[in-house]
Amino acid sequence: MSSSVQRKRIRKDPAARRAEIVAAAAAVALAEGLECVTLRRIAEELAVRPGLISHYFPSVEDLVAEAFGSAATGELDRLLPAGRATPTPTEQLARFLAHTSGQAYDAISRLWINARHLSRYRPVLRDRVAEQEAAWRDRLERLVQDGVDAGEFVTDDPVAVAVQILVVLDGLGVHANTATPRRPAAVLRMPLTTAERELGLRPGTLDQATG
Amino acid sequence: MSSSVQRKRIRKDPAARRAEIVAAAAAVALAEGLECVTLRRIAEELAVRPGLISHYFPSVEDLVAEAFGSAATGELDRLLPAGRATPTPTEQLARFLAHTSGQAYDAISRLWINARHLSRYRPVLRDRVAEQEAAWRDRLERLVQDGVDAGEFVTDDPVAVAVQILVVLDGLGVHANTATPRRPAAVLRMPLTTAERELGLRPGTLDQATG
DNA sequence: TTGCTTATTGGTCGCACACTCAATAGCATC
DNA sequence: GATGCTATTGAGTGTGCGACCAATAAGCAA
Repeated sequence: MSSSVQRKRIRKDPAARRAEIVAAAAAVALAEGLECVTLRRIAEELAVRPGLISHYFPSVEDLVAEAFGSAATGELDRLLPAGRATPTPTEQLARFLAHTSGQAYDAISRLWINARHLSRYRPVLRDRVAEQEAAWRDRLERLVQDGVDAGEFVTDDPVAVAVQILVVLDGLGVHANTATPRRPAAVLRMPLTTAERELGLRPGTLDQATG
Repeated sequence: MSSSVQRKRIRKDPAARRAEIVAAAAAVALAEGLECVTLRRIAEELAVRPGLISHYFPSVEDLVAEAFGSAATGELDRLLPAGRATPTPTEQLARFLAHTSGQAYDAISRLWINARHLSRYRPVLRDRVAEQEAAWRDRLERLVQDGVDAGEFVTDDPVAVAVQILVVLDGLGVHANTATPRRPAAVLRMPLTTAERELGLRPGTLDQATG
């Protein structure tokens, strides 16, 4: 009758427990925001006591940074798989740009806004954000370089192209938390337009029917 | 000798006091962030008791929204004065774009990131952000329209141009809280490039020597 | 000067947070 | 089955927050 007063302790391997904590924190960060990554919240998620989270992360700031890093890495791998995938660079880029539009991407946009703002007050997170920015840029740059090597893209500065595309995506993503008024088609197409222009592609090349 | 134990009450006109509170809150929001706009912090700023702030703003969320609105309006008026100023639209645009680069603009970028993130949790602020976005867009659109009327710019969709410029500025501004690696020149010039391209201006037209 | 309105104070309450640490109990090892 | 290591708990500390409200005094009007 009484609610589980006596909690059964489950003793786990430290490495596994730590991974479990980070995974839970990443999920909370993605769904509810980095400020919801608190000792109590994550402990509740895993049905353990807050003190245990403190045991693995003496400073909660480290956990927050870890949560962001884990979530961002996961999303990057989903959007731009690292290993040279089967499709051509053009197809990969089209797929990436298709995925970075629409509501499905809002959660990731929210996470980035969240992290970039919180970086103002949390040095550890700030470093992690810089690390992830580099990772995203490098991944996209690599794709551009692959396309150039394959003769599909034309540019003499893959880094500049990658950064320009990311700047446009960031600019469009900042509204993820606010009701955005209907935007002109030219604005919605900015990522595609930018990529096609900077890579010497015929307009429309990057549109794709299949998600 | 004893620290001012007995505080002299200064009774002010409600409208004036309210304005004073909003001004202090806007200053704190700009300098330290919207989460530092607390009853205690603003009260300390004005050398009054927290209860007084509550008296004027029964819900602190309203004060936060007001602080953002006040700060954002102030910055907009500084960057893009409303009344048709003396200089030509081209000069005004060049001046605006010059001011929206460099560290001087970082504080404003920080404020926008802050507000957009906090909007996730604060409905009142969210509405205020939408309002300010519209104000900035309209102000820039008006400038574009003036340029078209004056025969300096060429476009058939001033709104789309204005939004595209703002998207690029937002995209560049998101790094205001993080140490940004040196960016390629092409990236730094994105606002200028975008404006010149969309307005049918010769490349370089919007560069300006004088700040 | 007296009185009145109300701006302002001072104190309190409850909540959520991070962090600390001695006590406890799971579980592998012997 | 007994033992020892340590993962895990439970309880407590201190801070800062928004919100609430009765008491007070500033300054205007009579």
